[in-house]
Amino acid sequence: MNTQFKKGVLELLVLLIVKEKDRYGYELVEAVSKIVDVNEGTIYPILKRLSNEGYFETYLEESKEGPVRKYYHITALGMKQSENVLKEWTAFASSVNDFVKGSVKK
Amino acid sequence: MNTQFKKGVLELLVLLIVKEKDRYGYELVEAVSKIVDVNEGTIYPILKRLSNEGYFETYLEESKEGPVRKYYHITALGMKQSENVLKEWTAFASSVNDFVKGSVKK
DNA sequence: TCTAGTACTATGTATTGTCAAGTACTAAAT
DNA sequence: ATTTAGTACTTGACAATACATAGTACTAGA
Repeated sequence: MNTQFKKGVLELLVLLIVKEKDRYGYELVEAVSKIVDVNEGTIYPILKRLSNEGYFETYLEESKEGPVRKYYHITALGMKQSENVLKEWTAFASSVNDFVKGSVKK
Repeated sequence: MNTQFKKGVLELLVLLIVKEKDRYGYELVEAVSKIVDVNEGTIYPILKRLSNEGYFETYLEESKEGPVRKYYHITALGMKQSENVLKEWTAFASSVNDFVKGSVKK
């Protein structure tokens, strides 16, 4: 898969998935992987960045199946950000797709 | 506009526009700008890269309105590449959009 | 001759995804 | 008792690509 296409979009996907309900990192890797192929080492840095930027809050919880899980919870700022990025993506994708469709017909 | 979304997509747009007919750089900047906001200093490096990779051939032509123009012509390899990248983009965008639509409804 | 528009090039920077390796916990298999 | 597989997170070096800025140079009109 084209690596470049993912840039920025992974952030959007992570925001939307955490918005749904609180998630821990590993769970997110699996959830995002269902949509686009993605690497473990890609998701964790995004989570750290989005937390640093105030879009997520975190808390720890034990697990019976392995080590402690770090859960991510979206903040009000994160909700706003997810709406903005979603709008930008929708506008961008539809603009590109409109052109692409016209281009294919010719 | 979100810079990251453009990564990889600009290459696709440039390929499709040159596929239509031969173009020179400045013309491409304007054509791509109609689809997504883009910088001059972004398009020229893409043209150089795609030429180096054998997707474009170039030739020079004089102009009455300014300095010499460098025209880009798509090669057979470039045609193939444009088809591949287009397929990848279509698959990627529809996968993301399917998820996004489901996410918005909730 | 000065300015605006056209046309291309070069360079340094920032962002973000990938890869690889490492730590560490639990549970089941040997 | 030890090894292996699955879960869970972190870190650091690396690659790709878009942006900003600046510079060169040509033409035409004020």
